[in-house]
Amino acid sequence: MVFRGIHNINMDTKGRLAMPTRYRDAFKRDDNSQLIATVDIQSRCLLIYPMDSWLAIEKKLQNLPALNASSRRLQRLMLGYASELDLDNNGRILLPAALRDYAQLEKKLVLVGQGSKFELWSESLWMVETETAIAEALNGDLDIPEDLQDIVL
Amino acid sequence: MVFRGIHNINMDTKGRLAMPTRYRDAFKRDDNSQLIATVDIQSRCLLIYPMDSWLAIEKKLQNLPALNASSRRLQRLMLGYASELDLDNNGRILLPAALRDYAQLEKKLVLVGQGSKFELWSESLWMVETETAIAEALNGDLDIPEDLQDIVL
DNA sequence: GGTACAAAGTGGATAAAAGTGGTTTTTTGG
DNA sequence: CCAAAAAACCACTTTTATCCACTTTGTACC
Repeated sequence: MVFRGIHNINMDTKGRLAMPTRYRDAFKRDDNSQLIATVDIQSRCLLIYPMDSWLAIEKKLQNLPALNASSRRLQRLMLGYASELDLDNNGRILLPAALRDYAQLEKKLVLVGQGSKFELWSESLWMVETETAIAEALNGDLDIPEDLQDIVL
Repeated sequence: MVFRGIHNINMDTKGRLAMPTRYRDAFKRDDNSQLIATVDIQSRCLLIYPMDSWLAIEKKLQNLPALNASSRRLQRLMLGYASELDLDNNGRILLPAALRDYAQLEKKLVLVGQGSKFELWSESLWMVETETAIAEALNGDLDIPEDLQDIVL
């Protein structure tokens, strides 16, 4: 299943948020196809993976060298924050407080489909992020890596 | 069993702390599947292993070259501090004072799932650690291994 | 365009589980 | 054999998960 599109979602005071209905069937609790949320290390947002995609990433993380300081940090954050999420009867997930804090989530959130995963942003940070990206692109300040240049958009 | 997620835990005045309930069954006393806690030599935190994982590590430590000063130190610390932990009837473990001191643990702790083991931090040191890691990542100072970049992208 | 029906969103109540602190019993060491 | 410390036990408090009901939004048909 491919995730696309921008979804504006409200989180309630308990940290619950409703997943878009079109994806709910895919994330039923009993099928071992739950969701895993963790932190993005490059932005103040969360990443939400279906379990099977996550397991592949987790495996790679665990094989990083144990004595390398920045590997340890990467593991610590991505594995450390990784939390299993279950849908309740109304199709909502409950986000652990630690994850909410990391991404500075309040009521208004933006869930962004990214193919094999979702990104979850606080609405205000998301707006800053998009504004910055657009401005950079228009100025030509966005440096696109060599091997991406010949991609046809 | 894979350990994931951030767990905020309070330690009481006797040094007892409740393990997250979802893991308790795996650490019952009678099954020879208790826990071993020891010190992390790279950070001021503790490492908590299930017994079977620990035995493998212990073996590796014992096989380190006996004449090398830094492997002697590694052995001394990790083997020396290693303590068996039992769950009481309420699912709590009692941390030996020596370990508490090493990691500067006070009331508020953070237990961090790291796949095959846990890390246990004082809340204040944990916050410093995450802030540092995030800053590193945002600056691009954190070198992310090649094969992870593909997936994370 | 309006009404009715259906689907999704939202908030709260409650029963069960987990957290917490203290007291009693057992063990250990002098 | 006694005292101190540690472990086990017990009871109370707080939190969390699940369930339920209401509200709002969307849709289809008249």
